Amino acid sequence: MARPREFDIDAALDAAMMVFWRKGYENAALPDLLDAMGIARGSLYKAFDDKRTLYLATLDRYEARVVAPALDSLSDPAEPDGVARIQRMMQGACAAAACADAPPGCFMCNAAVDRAPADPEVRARVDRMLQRIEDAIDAALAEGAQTAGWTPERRREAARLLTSAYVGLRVIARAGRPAAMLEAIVGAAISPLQAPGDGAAPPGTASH
Amino acid sequence: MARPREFDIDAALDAAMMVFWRKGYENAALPDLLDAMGIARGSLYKAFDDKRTLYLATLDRYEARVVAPALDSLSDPAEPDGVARIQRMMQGACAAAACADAPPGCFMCNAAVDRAPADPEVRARVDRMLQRIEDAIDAALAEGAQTAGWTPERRREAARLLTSAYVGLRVIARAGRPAAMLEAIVGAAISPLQAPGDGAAPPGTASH
DNA sequence: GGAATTAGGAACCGATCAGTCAATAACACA
DNA sequence: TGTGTTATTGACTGATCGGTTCCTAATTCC
Repeated sequence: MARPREFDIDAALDAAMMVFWRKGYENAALPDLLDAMGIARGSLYKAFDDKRTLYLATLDRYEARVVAPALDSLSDPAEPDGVARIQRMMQGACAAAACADAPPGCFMCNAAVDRAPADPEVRARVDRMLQRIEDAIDAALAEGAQTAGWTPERRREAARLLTSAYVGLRVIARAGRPAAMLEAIVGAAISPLQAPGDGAAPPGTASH
Repeated sequence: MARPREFDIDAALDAAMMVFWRKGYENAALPDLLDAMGIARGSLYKAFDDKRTLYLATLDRYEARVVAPALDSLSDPAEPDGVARIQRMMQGACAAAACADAPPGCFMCNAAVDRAPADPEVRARVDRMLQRIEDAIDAALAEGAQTAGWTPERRREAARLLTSAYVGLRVIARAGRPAAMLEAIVGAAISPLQAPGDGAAPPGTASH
């Protein structure tokens, strides 16, 4: 063997992920990445091949460190109602938008807009993550107090709508819209999945 | 007076919009823009001030030429059911995704991800467009066969969810997901707004 | 301890970036 | 027809881009 690597490759990947997440691919310059990662140019090209490969690695890390835990929480047995778990996940996105030091929006959604049209490997990763989200929401709906009896087709359709609303929520959050707007989206997305008659309408209102 | 402008400034703006829409702000290089616009570098800087100003102008043009007509169709009196008008607009987004020569996704959604976090003037334009969409959907819901009786609060909440689903739809479309996925999103977004008992479930299914 | 191997770092590379400028061309007006 | 004004053009600028190279430092294996 030979000289060991001095920096923590996972920590460097996390730092690079934050830069790409905040600034996008093209607007993240090498000096930005190097400053955040705390390493020099040569070390970056030794450890990762080039900027694009680093970007793909940060996308994988986002899937493993951000998306996967969120999906795990969608199957958390501590909360028996699957719809409540979906609600909790979407409220987490609202809370993340209010956290000033976290990058705004969702890295996967950014990648979908920014790089997926031009880079098939980015697209494959985005597709996979979207599919995982949809599948996890579908599974949670199967354990929802009011939705468990739905047909698989109806659940699948609802899961796709919820996935889309989730992506829209995070894009709208990145555009800086107020938290009340985001929470209203979550409320409107969740209430039709709760008590069939009353959940669809906000408290104290009638449907006609 | 003096020598008149040789190119059509609106046509040039349309061409620039297509480039920014397809490639994003940073990835749209001056030569790309100049080729598409059919003018030389100096002419661009005479007519518009710089790249950023041109970008803002293309965003304004997108609002006037793409968003505004879509919103007009949301109040089209030829279709009496407001929910059907919403459905038609969302299906238009699916159709746009299938059209190979149109840029993928929605320019405003791209701008929300790409430039809004870093440029307050972009953010202001995105916010304004999102608000206009939400307002137009709200107004259409007020004329929906099944939704007209809803309280204003419930309509507003539903309008926010539909706006979010619409943004998500266009981001997902940009990521290249199949048309069937997009149409399922539209179906799931619209059916709860139609006949209260049957529209929420796909045909031939029961809710329990 | 010497040889082999790999990490670290900074100077360096050609390419390309957004933006400028001076020369030229085309018009309006007198 | 001359004159003033503005559009057009393409060469040019300094800065910055992603990526390479080469030398030194640090470690393991023998």
